[in-house]
Amino acid sequence: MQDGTFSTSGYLHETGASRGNVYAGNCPTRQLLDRIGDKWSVLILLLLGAEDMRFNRLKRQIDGISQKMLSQTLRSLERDGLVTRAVESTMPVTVTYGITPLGRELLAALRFMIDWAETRIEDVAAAQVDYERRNGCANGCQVRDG
Amino acid sequence: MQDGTFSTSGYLHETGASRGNVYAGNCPTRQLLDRIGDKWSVLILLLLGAEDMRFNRLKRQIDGISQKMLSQTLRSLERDGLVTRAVESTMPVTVTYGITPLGRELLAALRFMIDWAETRIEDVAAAQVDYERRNGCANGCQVRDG
DNA sequence: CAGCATCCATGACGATACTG
DNA sequence: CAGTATCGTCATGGATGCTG
Repeated sequence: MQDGTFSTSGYLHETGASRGNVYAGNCPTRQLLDRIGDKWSVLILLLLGAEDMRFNRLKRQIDGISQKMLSQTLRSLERDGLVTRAVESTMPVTVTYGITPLGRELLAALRFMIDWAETRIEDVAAAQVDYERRNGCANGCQVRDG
Repeated sequence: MQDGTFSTSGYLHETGASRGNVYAGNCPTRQLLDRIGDKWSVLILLLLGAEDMRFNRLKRQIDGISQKMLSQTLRSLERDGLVTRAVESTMPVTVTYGITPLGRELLAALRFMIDWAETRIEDVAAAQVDYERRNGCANGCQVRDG
């Protein structure tokens, strides 16, 4: 099918960064980020990774989320084969969401990122404060010490 | 300072998902995603992880990026302590970007996600095609096989 | 070369109202 | 309960022009 490799990291690992624009937009990392880089996907994946859950349960857990976004994100994740959606024809209807093997795999990979965030996000915040201090608040106000 | 833990994954691992709205918005994962979940951060981190680079070199490598977004994203990453910015007062000025230890650490964590993307993104794409087939194209047109 | 300032389009997201 | 539909807002990001 294809006569060239577009491996994002493999590219960097093996050939060095001088082969053109591999980053044009068809790189897998970009595609993944386009799908789960949004505001809620990872959180939902995380919750469903822990246990299956119904719609309103999810909504209550995440809380900041609107039902529109929950619905939309769930649909997107389902479409991508990352979560399952099981409908029971009770009255009223009961819908249970879960995670697929593929989704669980992704979650395992994301776990490293999540762990990093938990231990290091403070350093990032600190770096930001430090940066602001050095550069004053934006371009208008500077500290007067002279 | 704080009297409770807000660990995103730890929360799920240890206590089970029933403690309220831990996902409200102060969770580390959310914060991280707010910072690097954008369109270009990860790509830039990836490139700078391979080697230091100057502005226009980065721009040429990523190619789809506008200089506004490159500038903006670099500044954001620098502010967060993830990339370095070194200015040489040559003529004209020479600015070289690199990655910090913190950034390299994050990149290492992201690598798992990237690797997953490279091996599995096709499955995701396939799942999507499959989903579209089952549900027809949107809500108006369905396959007629009966 | 390495940017900043401005304008503008898109779409992500939230709020609200309604449905089976 | 589990959504869909619609509207408005705001941030993201691209295009363009200017600067030191």
